[in-house]
Amino acid sequence: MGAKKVTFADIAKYTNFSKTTISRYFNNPESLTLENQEKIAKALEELGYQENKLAKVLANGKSEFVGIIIPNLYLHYYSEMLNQILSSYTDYHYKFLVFVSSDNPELEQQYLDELMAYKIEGLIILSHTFPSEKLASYHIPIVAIEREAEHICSVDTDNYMGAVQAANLLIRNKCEVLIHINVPVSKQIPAFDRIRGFENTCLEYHVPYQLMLRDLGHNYETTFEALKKVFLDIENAYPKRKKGIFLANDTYANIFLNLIFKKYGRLPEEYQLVGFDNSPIANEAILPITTVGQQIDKIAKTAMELLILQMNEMKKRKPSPLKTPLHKQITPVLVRRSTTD
Amino acid sequence: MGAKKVTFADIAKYTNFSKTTISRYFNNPESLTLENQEKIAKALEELGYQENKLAKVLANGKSEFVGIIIPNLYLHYYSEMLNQILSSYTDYHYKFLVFVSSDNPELEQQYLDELMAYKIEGLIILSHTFPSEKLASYHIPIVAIEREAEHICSVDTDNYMGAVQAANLLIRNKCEVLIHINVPVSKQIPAFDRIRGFENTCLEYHVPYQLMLRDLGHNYETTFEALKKVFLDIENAYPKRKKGIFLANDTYANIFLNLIFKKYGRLPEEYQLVGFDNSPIANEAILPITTVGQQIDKIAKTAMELLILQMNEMKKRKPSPLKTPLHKQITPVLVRRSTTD
DNA sequence: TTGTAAGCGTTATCAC
DNA sequence: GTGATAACGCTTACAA
Repeated sequence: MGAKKVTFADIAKYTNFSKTTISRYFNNPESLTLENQEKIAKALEELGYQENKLAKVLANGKSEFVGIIIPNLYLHYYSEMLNQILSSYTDYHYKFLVFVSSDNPELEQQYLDELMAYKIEGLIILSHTFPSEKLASYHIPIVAIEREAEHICSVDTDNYMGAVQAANLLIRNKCEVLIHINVPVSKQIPAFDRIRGFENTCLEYHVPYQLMLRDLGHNYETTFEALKKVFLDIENAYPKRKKGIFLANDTYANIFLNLIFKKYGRLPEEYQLVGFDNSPIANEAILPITTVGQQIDKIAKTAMELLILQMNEMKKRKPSPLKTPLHKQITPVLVRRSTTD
Repeated sequence: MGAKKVTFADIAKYTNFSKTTISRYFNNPESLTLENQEKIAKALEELGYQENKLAKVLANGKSEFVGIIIPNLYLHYYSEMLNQILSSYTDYHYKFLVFVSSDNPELEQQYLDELMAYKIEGLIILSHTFPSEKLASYHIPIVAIEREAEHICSVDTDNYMGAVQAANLLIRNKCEVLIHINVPVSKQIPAFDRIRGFENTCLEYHVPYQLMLRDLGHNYETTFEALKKVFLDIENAYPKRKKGIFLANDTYANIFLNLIFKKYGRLPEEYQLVGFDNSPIANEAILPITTVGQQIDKIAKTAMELLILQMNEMKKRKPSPLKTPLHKQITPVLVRRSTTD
C-alpha cells in the first residue's frame, strides 16, 4: 500500500484534462459530457482517489463544521440532545466538533479558540459558562439551548407551560396542597419559568402551595439525603392531606418515590407525583412516573434549523445577519403514568 | 466589525518581517530575539489575528482530529465513554469528530468517508457495523472498544473476570442455584466472555446453574415483558431455593428487582441479584443494586493512549506500524450494594 | 465544454 | 536569526 495520496493533478495528468475539469466533475458534473464524466470516474477508481476536504475548505471557506459545547453527558437530557443533534447529519451533512465543558472558563475559552481556528460555520451551545453577550461578539451563527441567551438565538422548552400542565393535573386530581421541589434557580435561565408557571397556576386556582427551593446536592447520595429531609418536612407539615408534588426533574421524582415506597411499601393515595424531563428513569422506576416530557428531538431539530438559517445567510454575497436574535420555545408534553390518578 | 481576516502576510507587512518569521514565532519562538517576539506579539494583538488551523493542516498534515463512531448515546455506557474520551482533550488536545451510527452500513460508510476526507489522525470505534478487517484496510491508527477487533487494536472490559467475580459472590453467599440472564450473544464479541466466565465458575465450584439466553426486547416495555416471563419461569423452576441471579446489565437487573418488589414488597432472602455496568440505574433503583462496575474512565484512557501510540508512530519519517494489533483488557470492579448479602 | 492562473493561509526547504 | 520560494490540494474568476 504505497499510500501516496493522489490529487486532482494526478487525475488530470492521467486523463489529459485540467485540474479545473476534475474539480467540475465533483461540483458541476452536468457541465461535462457524459463520456468525459465516465473517463474521470474511471480514473478516480483506478488511481484510488480520496478527497481532501481540508484543501477544499481552505479554497472555498465552507468547512461544514458545527461546534458543540455541552456541559456534560451524564444527564440523559444532554446526551439525548447531543444524540439528536448529531443525528441531523443525515439531513444536513454538517460535521460536529464536540466539547464537554464542565464549567471551566479557561478550558471553555480554549474550546472557542479551537472552534474558531477550525473555521466552524456555526455553534450550538448548551454550557452556561459564558454570557451570551460575549458569545455574540464572535459574530458567527450561534444557537443556545436552554441557557441564558439574551444576545443570541435560542431554543428552550416552554418551561412555563410545562409547569402549568403539571400543576393543572395535580389540581384536577384534587390535591389539597401543591408542593414544588427544586433548587434555587436564577431568574436569568429558562428553567426559572418552571417555578413561575407552578406558582401562577396555584394562585389562579386558589390552591394552597409551597415552594421548596433548596440545595439538593450534586450526586446521588447527597441528593438522596437532601430529599429525605424534604420528605420528612412534608410528612410533618401536611399529614393526612392529599399532596401534589411537582419535582424539578425525574431523578428527584424517582428518589422521592423510593422514599415513599420505603416508608409505605406503595404509593399511598395521599401522594401524587409529577417529574420533569421524561428521562429513562421515569419509566424504569418502581412505579412509572408521570412527568413533563421535554421534546428533545424537536428542540434539536429547531436548533439546527435556526442555525442553518443563520449559516445560509452568512454564505450570501452580502450577508445581512439577524439584527435581533430569534428565540423559540418548544412546548413539553405531559406523560401520564402511574404516580398520578 | 469589518471581519476581514488577517493573515501572516498582513502581520509580516506590518512588522517588516517575512511570513516565515511569523510562522516561527508560533512554532519556534526561541529562534527569534525576545525583542522581535514582542514586536510580533504586539502586531498580532493590534491587528486582531486569528489562527487558521485548516491552512496549517494542509501545509503540515497534522489535523489533530480523531474520529469517533459510537452506536448510540442512549445507553449510559456509551454516553459516559464518549464523555471520558472527549475529556481527554485536556491532556492531549486532540479534537473529536463524532458520529452516531445506529447500525446503518451505508450511513456508516459515509461517516468513514467524511472522516478520511477530513484527514483524521486516528479513529475510535465502538459501533459493530463493519468487521475489523475492513477497518484495518484503511491503514490508519484505530482503537476498537468493546467490539470485534481481530485485525485492529482494542480495549475491552475483562468480561470473563467480571462474570467470575459475580458468580463467586453469589456462591460465597450460599446461593443454591445460579442463573445468568442474557441475550444470545455471538462468540465473536467480547461480552461473550460474561457467559463463559459465569459458566466456568459454576462448574468449578460444582454449583447448579442455568443459562437463560433469550431475546429480551429492544425497549423498556418489551424488555419488561420478556423479563416478566423469565421471572415467572424462575419462580416456578426453583421455589424455596436460594437463587443467585446474574444479569447481563443493570437495566435488566433493575427491572427484575422491580418485578420481585411488586410481588413481595421487598427483596426476599431467597434472591440475590448482581447486575453489570454500574450504570446510574443500579444506584437509583428501589434498592441499590450490586453490580460489576465497568471502569469506563480507565477504558477511555487506555484507548486514547493506545491510539496516540499509533498516531505518534505515523508521524515519524519512517513509520513502522504495529505488525500485530494490541489488545488490552480492563478488569471491572465488583460494587457490592443491597441486592446481595 | 474546457483550460490558465491566481488564490486560500500556512509550513518546509534552502539559502544567506 | 531571517527571508525567498515552493509546496499543500482544491476552487474560482476569466478566457477561449
